[in-house]
Amino acid sequence: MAQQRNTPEERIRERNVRLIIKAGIEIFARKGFDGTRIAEIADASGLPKANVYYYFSSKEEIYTAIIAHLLAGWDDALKYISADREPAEAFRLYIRAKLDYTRKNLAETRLFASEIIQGARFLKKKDRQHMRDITDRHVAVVEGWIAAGKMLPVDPRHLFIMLWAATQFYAEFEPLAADGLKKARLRTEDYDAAATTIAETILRGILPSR
Amino acid sequence: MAQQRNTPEERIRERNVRLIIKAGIEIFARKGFDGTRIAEIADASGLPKANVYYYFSSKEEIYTAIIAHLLAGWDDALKYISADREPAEAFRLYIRAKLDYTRKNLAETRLFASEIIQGARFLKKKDRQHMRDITDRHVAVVEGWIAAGKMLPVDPRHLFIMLWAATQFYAEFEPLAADGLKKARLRTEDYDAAATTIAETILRGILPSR
DNA sequence: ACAAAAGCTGACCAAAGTGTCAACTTACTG
DNA sequence: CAGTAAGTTGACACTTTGGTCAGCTTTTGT
Repeated sequence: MAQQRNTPEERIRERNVRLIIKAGIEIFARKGFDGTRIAEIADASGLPKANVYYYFSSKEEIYTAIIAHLLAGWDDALKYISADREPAEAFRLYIRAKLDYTRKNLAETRLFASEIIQGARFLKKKDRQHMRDITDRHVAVVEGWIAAGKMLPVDPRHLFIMLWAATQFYAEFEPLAADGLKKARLRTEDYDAAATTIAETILRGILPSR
Repeated sequence: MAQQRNTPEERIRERNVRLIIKAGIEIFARKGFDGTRIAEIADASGLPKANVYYYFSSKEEIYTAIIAHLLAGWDDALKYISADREPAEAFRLYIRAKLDYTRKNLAETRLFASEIIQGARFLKKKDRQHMRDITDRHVAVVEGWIAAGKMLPVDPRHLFIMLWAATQFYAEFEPLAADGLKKARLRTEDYDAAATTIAETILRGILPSR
């Protein structure tokens, strides 16, 4: 019986919770918190509504579980801004990683945007503080680069907002972005072109001209 | 009785429709289409629900009326990219005007964002085409500037998306932007600083170095 | 002054929503 | 393999929602 240790009941629970969260991400992203009906999540996850309530006791509980799940995967894409890199490389990597993340996690990205637009009602204080801390650390690195003459004196906070905005836009506002590019849908190569244009433009804008 | 000519019935209708639309903008922006309850719009506009239905026959009709109203005010802020200007001036004006518009029309801006994130379900084909046409015209101007050596060869479509993203972000994601700037709320001077950072960074990124 | 048009609204429905529950089946454990 | 814990679910209770309507009041043109 040795490695039966894989908690079989946990497996069922795990699988169903995953199904519910996956369906929830899609639907919350498209409809927002108030617009989402639990029955719709149940249908999309292939479970009866009552079964959804067996795992989650309310709509809010599903939603906050999703937000937590989403923030967990966030940090990874943002680790490139560190003082031991050269600015050009750091920003290039950051921009690519961020665009890559949003492209591969469309629904999560939109859900997060939706939550913010709707007033960040369910984003925990702790989570906001965590994001602020990361920003502060990045800002400090950029200030170091500026002091070292490796970067022009650009306001680091507005710079990061600009990067955040530019890299999120394609996923969040895909219909608009596609229209702007005269395409029916965005493809990987569009994200690549975006990364190139953003990186090259911004880098020329923040690096000392040689 | 002379100048009673100001169509008195029109006045009542006008006023109430305006109240409903104003309340609708706020609530649709915060809750999205599916999340908005007509009773809430009625309360916010100080009218009984049945009175709202006297002017609009459905939720969708209110919503699309708002979208139309919003797009009408859109074009104005985007008129600065024209071939008879120098790129630097044109982009500076464009960025300022766009930020200004979003700051002064927070709810509209968020409502539009909400509509796009939710899949642009109620944005009419005609309206999307109109926006595409404007973009095409701007792209042509930029291509002219590039051909004339007044700008570096930057992909104009991605450039406009970058500008769009950067200038919308502060209004749409105010809580995030405020956190990023370490402020409780955004003020006019933050929008000014944003305009400066965006304009100066982007301009260095797209103008030939002299 | 007065009829017609416009505006107003409480009360009402059918449909859809959230959340509950008791009874059933399946899975695991000793 | 019996007993218990976990999982499943149709049916139900209660609330909210979009939308209607008949009859009321106000405004307006003449």
